Amino acid sequence: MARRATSRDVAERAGVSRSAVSMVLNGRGDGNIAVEKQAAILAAAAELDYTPNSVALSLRNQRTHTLGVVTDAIATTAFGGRLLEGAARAAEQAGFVLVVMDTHRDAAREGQAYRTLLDRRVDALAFAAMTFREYEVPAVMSSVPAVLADCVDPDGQVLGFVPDEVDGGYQAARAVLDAGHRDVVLLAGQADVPGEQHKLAPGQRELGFRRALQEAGLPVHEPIVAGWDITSGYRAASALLAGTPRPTAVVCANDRVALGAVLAAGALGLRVPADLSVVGYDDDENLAPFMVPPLTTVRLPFKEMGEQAVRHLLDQLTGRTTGQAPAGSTCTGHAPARVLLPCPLIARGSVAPPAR
Amino acid sequence: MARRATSRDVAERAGVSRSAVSMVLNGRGDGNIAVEKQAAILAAAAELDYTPNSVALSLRNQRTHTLGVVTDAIATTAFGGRLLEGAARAAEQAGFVLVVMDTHRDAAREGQAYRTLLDRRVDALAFAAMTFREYEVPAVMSSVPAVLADCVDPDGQVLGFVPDEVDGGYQAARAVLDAGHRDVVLLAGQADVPGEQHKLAPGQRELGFRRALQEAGLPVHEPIVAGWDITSGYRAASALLAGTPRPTAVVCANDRVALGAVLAAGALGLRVPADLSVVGYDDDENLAPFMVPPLTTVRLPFKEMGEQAVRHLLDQLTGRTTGQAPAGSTCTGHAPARVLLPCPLIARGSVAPPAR
DNA sequence: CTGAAAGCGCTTACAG
DNA sequence: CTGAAAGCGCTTACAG
Repeated sequence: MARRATSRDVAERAGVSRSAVSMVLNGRGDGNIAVEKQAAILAAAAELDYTPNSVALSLRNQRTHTLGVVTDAIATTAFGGRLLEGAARAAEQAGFVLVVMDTHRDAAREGQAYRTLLDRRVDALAFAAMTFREYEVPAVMSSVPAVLADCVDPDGQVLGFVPDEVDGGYQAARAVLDAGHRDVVLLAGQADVPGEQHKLAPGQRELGFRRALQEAGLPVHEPIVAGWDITSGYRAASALLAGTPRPTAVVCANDRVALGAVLAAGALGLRVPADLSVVGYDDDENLAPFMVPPLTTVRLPFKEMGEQAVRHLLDQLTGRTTGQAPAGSTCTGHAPARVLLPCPLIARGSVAPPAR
Repeated sequence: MARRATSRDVAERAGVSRSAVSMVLNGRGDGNIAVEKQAAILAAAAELDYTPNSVALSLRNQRTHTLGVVTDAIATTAFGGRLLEGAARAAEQAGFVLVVMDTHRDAAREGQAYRTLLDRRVDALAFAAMTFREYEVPAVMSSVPAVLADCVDPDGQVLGFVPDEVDGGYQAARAVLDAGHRDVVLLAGQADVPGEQHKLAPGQRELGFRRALQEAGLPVHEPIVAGWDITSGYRAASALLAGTPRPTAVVCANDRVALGAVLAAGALGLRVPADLSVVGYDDDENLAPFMVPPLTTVRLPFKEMGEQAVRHLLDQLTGRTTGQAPAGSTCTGHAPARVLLPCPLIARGSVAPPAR
């Protein structure tokens, strides 16, 4: 618990002023400080294991090199972890650090979180949603540069980095269409779950799904609203597969629903993918690669959302606010400002050509 | 992006000195400052929406009210999220904030993480492991109060809050024993996975498992080392259930292995729990409650590890380092210092009395 | 080329 | 009862 060395310690040891220490250690020594003094300063700093106190630096420079991110329960899910991981990595590369505060979907805690972060003088603010939705940006957020991840500002004031869910739905459908299926059903998740925000994903995915079928000149079966968990998938698929005519492929709301469908197929003596092709959504790292057979699914760009949101913030902070637009298809204007990030298909073993 | 008010602004508006503002806002006004001045200060502070600058406070008080936590990939898993959630909540209640840095199991980044955190003058440090194991505490960690979560210091210098895995294994076995099973097999996970640290859990769980069977006067079948994922569980269970005599219950390494076992049972025409009882481990919130049937499992105390580790740090910081030991069964001495946290059984539908 | 001074926003002794 | 001063650890003009 020894006291850390300060610039004064270094100055004394090197026999110079603190100003000189500061100059040299910040690379502005040449032309200002005699070479032998520079050497002495560097040596003293090394011996003392000196490193500037970030707190003092923050006060002096009015910059904390800290990004505040508030989330609704995102820090407690594996997907949220991916987003945070991308964000943290991008921040780290620029010498920034993240302080994330989870509100557990509690509006009261949200205001508190922004307050705490602003009191600590974070340089910028991000809000990351657990599930793709609209987010009413609180006024307090705009007191510093701000950005959204996995949600959009309906007023279009704050830029949001979000998944291209229409494309995701399209990709999922194409996976089975390309394998030759002509009879495919969408096992969708509901947009509104009690106690949760209205989800934007289901509608958009269905749009993409329909588009793919239409392009292929196929009739579109009315989607079945199954749900979001294993049991829901099991129930919906059981009913669907017991009927006739039976589809040869199902595209599911997420990997858990897909697992339910696989379970239901098994219970009915159907083999996946021989008798039934199944496509998931999410690419759940603990589930999809380890299912039997491994699940073909669509990956959500969580890491990318985190990365790009942070990069956007960093750009604003370093003054590059004007200039090139972020990667992905931006769409500003009066409508919600957003950057769409691709949802790639991850092909594995649960899709095969139909038997007939 | 307006400039935030400072104590000087408040002082000017209230017509007093900054010292007075500080006193009053810190509750030390009575007896020091005239009541009418106190009122003026409070009013001015409210009008200006004044809140002290945390950075200045940190520099002045030599306290950042920030806890640094470094993790190995824990921030990117749902379980890690639970630990962090518990930690964040405990910190928040005391007016502290967490800065977590994930090393992705990269030793080089670990040193860098501690360095960054210490430069930022965190008041204390925690290390949280992704999976229960030993952790060689780096010297740099002891420059401030430190604690471990989900891992133990082999030198016993730094206290670790860890799951009572022996008890967990015991609980899992008791779940089926109490239902009347006498022929139960342990589908264990391997302690050593290539590229990962040696896991402490498997050995301890097996110990608990054996103890329960012995207490019940039952012979202990040699555990089968299945693995940690769905596929592993599926394979091991398929082989096991195809043989004779067939066990009436399996206790699994985790919920994913349990799912694999359920899948394997289904493929063989066996019903769970009628023909086979299955117990998982982890209480994976996306899996266990939604399996068909819902899975009986053992919960790991992630949230508790996070909570108690932070409380321990907070106690040290507020000087309550002497006095009462933390909750749970402490065991210090020369051996690794640790606090064991209980792993409760979560009874659901996958266990029933054996058919015969 | 180099050091003394001022100031970032606070709080705590210390005079008055 | 109240205000001026010092100082936390830095850096940036500014004199010399």
